Amino acid sequence: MPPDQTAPKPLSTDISDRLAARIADGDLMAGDRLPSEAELAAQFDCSRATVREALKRLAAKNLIRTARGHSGGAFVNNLTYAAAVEAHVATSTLLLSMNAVDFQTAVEARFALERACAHLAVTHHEASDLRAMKTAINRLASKCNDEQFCAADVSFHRALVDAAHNPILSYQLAGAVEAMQPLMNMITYPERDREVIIRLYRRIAGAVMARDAAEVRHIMDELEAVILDLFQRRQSRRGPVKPG
Amino acid sequence: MPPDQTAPKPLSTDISDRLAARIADGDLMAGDRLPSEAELAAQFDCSRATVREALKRLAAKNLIRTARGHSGGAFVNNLTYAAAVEAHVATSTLLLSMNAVDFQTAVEARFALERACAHLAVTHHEASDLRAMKTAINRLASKCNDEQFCAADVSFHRALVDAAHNPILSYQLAGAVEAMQPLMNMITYPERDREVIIRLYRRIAGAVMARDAAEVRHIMDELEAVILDLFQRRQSRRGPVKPG
DNA sequence: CCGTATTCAAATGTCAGACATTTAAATGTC
DNA sequence: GACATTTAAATGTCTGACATTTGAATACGG
Repeated sequence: MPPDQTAPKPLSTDISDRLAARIADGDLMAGDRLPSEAELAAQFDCSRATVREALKRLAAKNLIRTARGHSGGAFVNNLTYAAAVEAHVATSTLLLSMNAVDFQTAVEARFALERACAHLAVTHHEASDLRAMKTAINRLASKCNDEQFCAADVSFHRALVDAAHNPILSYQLAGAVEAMQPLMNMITYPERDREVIIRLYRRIAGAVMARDAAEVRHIMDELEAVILDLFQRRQSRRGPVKPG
Repeated sequence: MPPDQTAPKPLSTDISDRLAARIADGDLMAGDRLPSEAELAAQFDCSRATVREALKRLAAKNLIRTARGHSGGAFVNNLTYAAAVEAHVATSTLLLSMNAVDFQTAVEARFALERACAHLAVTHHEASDLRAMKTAINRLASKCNDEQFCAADVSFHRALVDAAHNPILSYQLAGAVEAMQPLMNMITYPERDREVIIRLYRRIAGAVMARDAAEVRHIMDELEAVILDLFQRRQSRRGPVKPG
């Protein structure tokens, strides 16, 4: 005899869900001010503490911001791409670290996404994008440790993403690429391999400039193979991973 | 004379940030139980209410879950792909609706991502993936209203994404594709155009089965052109959008 | 009349203590 | 040993208060 299959969700959860729904529906628009905590407490017939817990949840999701003082209160946030990217990166990073993603899967996903981006970059890029790529390549070519190399690497890929000039794509991919940086940092880049990689990057930049989509795709296939090979050589050098 | 440039963040925010950092650092692992609210209040030298507000924030970000009762408490969540996708979809949907993304940009992003996916689907797909695609196509071909057509459309694309058999990619793309559904729902699909689309889908499924990556890419270019044309015809039929 | 200082009011942020509810373990009973 | 009861620990909620911040109204002096 199941007494009450409906899991009775806490009141604070219910309140935050309802407010979130009103925001999603456009009932509460960006910039609107929510009623004060005391008013909300009266509306929902609960205490201020309960309302506050609900509001903190909305704030955590970036749906509202709160201000103190005379004309303060809770205001519906205008969700920006920058804020969404930040949250996306944080979530993706945790997701990857908690689920023990194997390197091959990560590399595969990353390159798949970047190929998509490069496709658009070929047709949409501007001069500034090429400059950004070249700056990143120069940083890669300078003497630097592995971590700096990786950071410059991210810069290059970020430039490639931005060259697509599509904010939605940038939002999606920035999350993926940045979240994978810790994984990428696991690689060590011997001098000889760095040269190979840099040469491929130069060719990518050149192909983008020449607006040759097929060539870009082809180079990225090469690049992916190089990265995977690099990782596998590192693995075999260190021997199989021992559990525990 | 700026007295205190450092914006003093509320204590509850500080606490949630610190706990979130401990989770991200792996200091608190999935499944671990946080100290009870009373203990945390003692540790941070604050009241239980303040601790609770901090915990609600973490719960909103899906970092912890709470349970009542004797051996209840706050436990570090094992972040699953499914949960992350749900959050990602919600955020992306809001982001798109709040930032008035134009249709062309959305379509461009969507097809760019799907091309990336299709590339992997060609090499990674299994028989079950092809079956899922065909099921979706059959639903598309049956008599249905625009909304049902769109839903089936999403199913097809979801099947394509899953065929890549890369969880990271699925996570990223599911968010993008599902978030764009409201935009896609804006289109009306006349009978003649449906046939065109369905024919293209059949060809995609066929090319995936034949493991012909170039052909898949080519068909998707066609498909994108068709969708854009469809939208533009609809726009011109209704005339330019009037403000207000 | 204008500019400055003071006061005020409204709102969030925090605290303390209490009670309600849930849950599993400990205990008692047959 | 199986079942019912008690109990303890934890979250969920309420109440009322005070602290702090901030813009606006007000008072004052020139």
